[in-house]
Amino acid sequence: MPELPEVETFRRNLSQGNNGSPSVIGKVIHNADVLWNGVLEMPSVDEFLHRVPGQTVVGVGRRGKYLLLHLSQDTLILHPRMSGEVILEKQEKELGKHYRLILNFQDGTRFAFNNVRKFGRVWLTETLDDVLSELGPEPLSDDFTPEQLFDILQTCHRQMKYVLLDQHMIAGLGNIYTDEALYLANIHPRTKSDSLSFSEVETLWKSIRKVLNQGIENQGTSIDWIYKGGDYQRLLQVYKQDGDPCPRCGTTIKKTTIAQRSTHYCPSCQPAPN
DNA sequence: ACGAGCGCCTGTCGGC
DNA sequence: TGCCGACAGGCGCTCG
Repeated sequence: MPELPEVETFRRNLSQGNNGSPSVIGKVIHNADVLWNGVLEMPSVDEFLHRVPGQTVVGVGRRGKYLLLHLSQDTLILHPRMSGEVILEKQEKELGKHYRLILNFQDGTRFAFNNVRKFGRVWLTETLDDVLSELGPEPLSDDFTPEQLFDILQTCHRQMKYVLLDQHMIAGLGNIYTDEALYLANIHPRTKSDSLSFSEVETLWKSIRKVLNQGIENQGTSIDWIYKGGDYQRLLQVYKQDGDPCPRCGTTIKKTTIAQRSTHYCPSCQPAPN
């Protein structure tokens, strides 16, 4: 599930609270539970359980698809991968079947990491670089410019679908927003990255920011049972729209496989490279 | 350097 | 109705 807009939605809900649920900021951790040991990348479960009690949540951040729970001493870094979500609720609620890690706060609420498939991971560290140093630039930051994107695309000779999914190149795009951004920019997903002109890259830069911003405005995309609460699925132009007419030209949207991922595009608006 | 294949997991959906 | 395979928002690894 979660790509940048969904993780940003988690971040905002935790940070600002949402429909009745309060902000997590200021809460003091009473204790923690690791319900499936594989979820914790670092440190050891024992050390984790000893280190978090007493720490206060001082902020909630995001880097790419990683959610950052800033504590008074450490940062809890969480990657939801395909099916993870975070929940803030009262401790008297029954534990979810797929909860992998929880933080119990002194005020009777808890933070839960729910993860149906066990792909998601959690780190606790004082040094964010331990986990995040290899990530590419943050696509919505002011520092991210068309020039920078152009430079990144020039460093390799790979198909655009691969490049946009590669978190070392740009952090935060997943399968849905990659297809949508390439469609908006009229770029075929097999186009080689270093073959794009600067003006094509400029259009792509705008497209990436547009789909991510629209995704955030709509609280992400809900296309199946895993993630609910988003509305962006109503605005999807190509993702899962194969067989339907292209909103721009009426050509039938096609589906293929690139980078072992389902890939959707308009064969007419996004002409195949030579 | 690039990309295919696979493994990690659990649940849902469609076809038979 | 039930079984079985395909598929799913991600990513790291090996191999050619």
